[in-house]
Amino acid sequence: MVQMGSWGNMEQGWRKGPWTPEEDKLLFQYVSQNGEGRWSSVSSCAGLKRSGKSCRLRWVNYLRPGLKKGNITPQEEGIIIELHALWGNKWSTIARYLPGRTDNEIKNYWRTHFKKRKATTTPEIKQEKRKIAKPAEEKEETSLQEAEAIEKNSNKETELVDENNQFLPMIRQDSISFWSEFIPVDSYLWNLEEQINGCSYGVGTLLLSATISATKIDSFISSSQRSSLGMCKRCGDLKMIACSRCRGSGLIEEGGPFNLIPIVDESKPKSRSSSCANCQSKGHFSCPECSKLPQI
DNA sequence: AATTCCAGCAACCGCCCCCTA
DNA sequence: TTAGGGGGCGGTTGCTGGAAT
Repeated sequence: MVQMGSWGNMEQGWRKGPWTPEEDKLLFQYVSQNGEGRWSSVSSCAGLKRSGKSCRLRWVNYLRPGLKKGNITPQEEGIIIELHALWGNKWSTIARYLPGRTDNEIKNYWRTHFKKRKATTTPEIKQEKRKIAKPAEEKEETSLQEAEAIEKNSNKETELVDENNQFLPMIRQDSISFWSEFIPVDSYLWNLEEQINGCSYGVGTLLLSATISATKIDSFISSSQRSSLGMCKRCGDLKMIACSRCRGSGLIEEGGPFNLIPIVDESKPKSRSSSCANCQSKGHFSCPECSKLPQI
């Protein structure tokens, strides 16, 4: 069921391409006064020669108040990685957990920072490609294939081992699966749960792999001790966790706002807790939305 | 200095789902 | 029950500016 007509088509003479400041102004004024929705009538009412679809997109991705400008922060990056591992290319769903970021922005970020990373082009490949590209008329199918073959082989190396091991949980998800001794991770690995008005927040990194081997857990932690999400076990919502004392939030990783501290506990030998690097508050996390604090 | 390459991003396209008449 | 419109989503394209050659 395709109804491009309802959104407008070229026969109706819709303008396309980059938006001008004047168009932005018109759209902003109209939506500010009349609210979102009814996009198909926006163009006629606001005096824009843009399709409703184009208007909606411009508003959602650029004009809407509260949009964050600037680079994706490491915390946001962590969330993107985790949620993408969880849900795949559900950009709009992922965007819901990144206030001020749009699905388009996240999608673009993923494509440029992670998809490309996987297909890292080495200097050798670049050299080869340049050789091929120059002179253009000498482009031969065989040379192209050679270059592609080089790139393909190179990717075999980069696919599994990221330069900083930063994204190991995502990239090596398949290698986790062969471990034989499966134990639910969040049930014993992290000791971060706090009861907050009936909601308890655990830590989210390992949500991407529901189970993990106890025998491999230390090496896994050492290469991937990062997280920024907590999951409410009552409503299932993922939230960024925050320190209940100083309100700092961010990744749980070495050097981040939260540190990992091994807990000496014979009953839970692998258990760990977190402390806030700012105030040293240990294992206290609260809902960043309602700011309800756990009892200390 | 000129040319080519490439990353980043805005915008478009086509498909799908939901709601309503 | 169903067709059509409105809106949303994910994939893709094309432009731009800076880096590399």
